[in-house]
Amino acid sequence: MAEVRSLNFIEEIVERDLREGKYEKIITRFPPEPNGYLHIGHAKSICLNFGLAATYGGETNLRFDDTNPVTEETEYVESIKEDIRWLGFQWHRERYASDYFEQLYEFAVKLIRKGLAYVDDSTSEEIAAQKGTPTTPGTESPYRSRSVEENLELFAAMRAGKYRDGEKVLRAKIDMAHPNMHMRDPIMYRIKHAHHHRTGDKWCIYPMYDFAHGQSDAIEQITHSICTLEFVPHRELYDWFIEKLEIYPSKQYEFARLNMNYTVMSKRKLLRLVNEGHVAGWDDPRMPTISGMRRRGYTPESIRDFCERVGVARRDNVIDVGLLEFCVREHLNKVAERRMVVFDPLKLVITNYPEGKTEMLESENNPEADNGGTRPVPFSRELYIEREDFMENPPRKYFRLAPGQMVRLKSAYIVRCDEVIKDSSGNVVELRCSYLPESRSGADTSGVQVKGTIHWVSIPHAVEVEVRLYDRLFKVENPDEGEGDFTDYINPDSLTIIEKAYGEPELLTARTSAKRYQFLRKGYFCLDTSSTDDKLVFNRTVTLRDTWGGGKK
RNA sequence: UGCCCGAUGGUGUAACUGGCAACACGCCUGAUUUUGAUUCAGGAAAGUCCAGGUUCGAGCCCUGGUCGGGCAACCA
Repeated sequence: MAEVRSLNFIEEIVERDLREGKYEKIITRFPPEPNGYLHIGHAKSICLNFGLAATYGGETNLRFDDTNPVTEETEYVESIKEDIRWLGFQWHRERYASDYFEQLYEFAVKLIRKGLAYVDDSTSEEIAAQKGTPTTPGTESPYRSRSVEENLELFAAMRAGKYRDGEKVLRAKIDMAHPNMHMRDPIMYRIKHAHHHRTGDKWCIYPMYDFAHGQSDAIEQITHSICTLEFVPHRELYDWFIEKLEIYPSKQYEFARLNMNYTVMSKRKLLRLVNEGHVAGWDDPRMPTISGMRRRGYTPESIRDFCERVGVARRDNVIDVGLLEFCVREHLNKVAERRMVVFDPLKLVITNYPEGKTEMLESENNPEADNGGTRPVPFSRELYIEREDFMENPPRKYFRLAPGQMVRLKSAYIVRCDEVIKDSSGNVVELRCSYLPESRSGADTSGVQVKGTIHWVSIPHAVEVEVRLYDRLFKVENPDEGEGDFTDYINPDSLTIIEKAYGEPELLTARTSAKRYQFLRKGYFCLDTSSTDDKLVFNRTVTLRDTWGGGKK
């Protein structure tokens, strides 16, 4: 009996609609505005919309909500498409709200003819004043009672470019005293003499979101139009337009957007991080953008898994970034090949090992994989180990190297630290050790048991690589709520670059294999896109789980 | 002072629609381990915002509160 995952509230609605024969198949849509890059919050929406269509045998359209030419660009369209594809989803139709401009215009004319829309000459300040406040009713515009003929003429003139930006708008005629602010004669069209990324200079009037989104849904016969909670008050207007226009009755459903601690999620703030140079770009590995996470080494599988785990509901939520990290680790643990890389080298010389000798040892690529295979790792008399894997005065349960103590060198031999060499100022510069020849990995007859195993790299065979370590972008859980600006809380240590780390020679194949790795005991890494043949750069996707208290009580 | 949402362990979701609160992350213990990883076993942690009501029985229904969030861009 397979475990049945309980349905989220939207799946329940869909199943009921299907069961009752309301629809033969469902059609959803993902409607980004091309004014920024997609982030992990969008991923949740993408997984929801595309996931619904996939599990219930429907279709999902990709529709760009491009009704504001001043903020939208083709660059964003391209990045959005790339991100969706990378996440593993395929849209049915690629559409743009701008594809429907002509039809939307006709819709507006229809409303004017029905006496349900009018051209208003009020300034934006006047309109704002007319709106009233949430607790006090609004007042009617002096232009509200223009005749249908006059409105028709004026609206046509607006389209024809007879007026300047802001001179006139087209408003729906509903109710200025409506308790729902969105129903107080909302603006349908505004004048913007701006170049549009798709329609060029064809139009100088552009529909507002409320007069474009639901209508586009209807045109595409979207059955379930899923959006986030902030659009709940818009639903009444969404339904009003559909009813008055007598078009396909798409239904809007709202869910709670994804929030995550230690980061910001609004496009406006992400744009500021980019523009003000706090990060290197939209795809900076510290960004919660899809492109940033991709560059950081996250896998599509892990992001989809994450979106599945966070669930879909209607209450505000803040997801612990730890859950995201768990999801990548779980996936990468199964697929990443293991490699040894020393970040902070300490020289270790094996005094009883022949000078000039090189031994090729075999090491498992991935103990979690059935056929992971092995790779050769060169071993010699002089090695680098991690400086933190040695302590002159170790705490009680320190399993690593210390004077007189033994450790296993991963996939190699057991060594004992015999002597500590220091420089004139007392810094440890070298460890003189002896190895147990009968303790070779896989052929250990020494009978010696050690608690610790550490990674290492043979000095003469080591390859130098750059390693970039990332920490959370913000120092506090919620950068939005503190005093001052959210940028005040940026973590100054969110990026640590180790220009010279020493890796085993097998790493040289990274350029052509483009694999993801687990650097033993260090975390999961992937090759950064800035790598060249001369210089390999690795990004740390996430550390390994660490439950060791570091020796402290 | 209006309208609209929401409220279940630290976090996020469940609870077959009224039948003695479950799963995951995190945390703690122990076992295994040539990664202090993984894996495995076990544990702590909410009595479901509050007060009434309906009912044999309420996290689910009703009423009234409380608390949190949203709504007054020619943004989406």
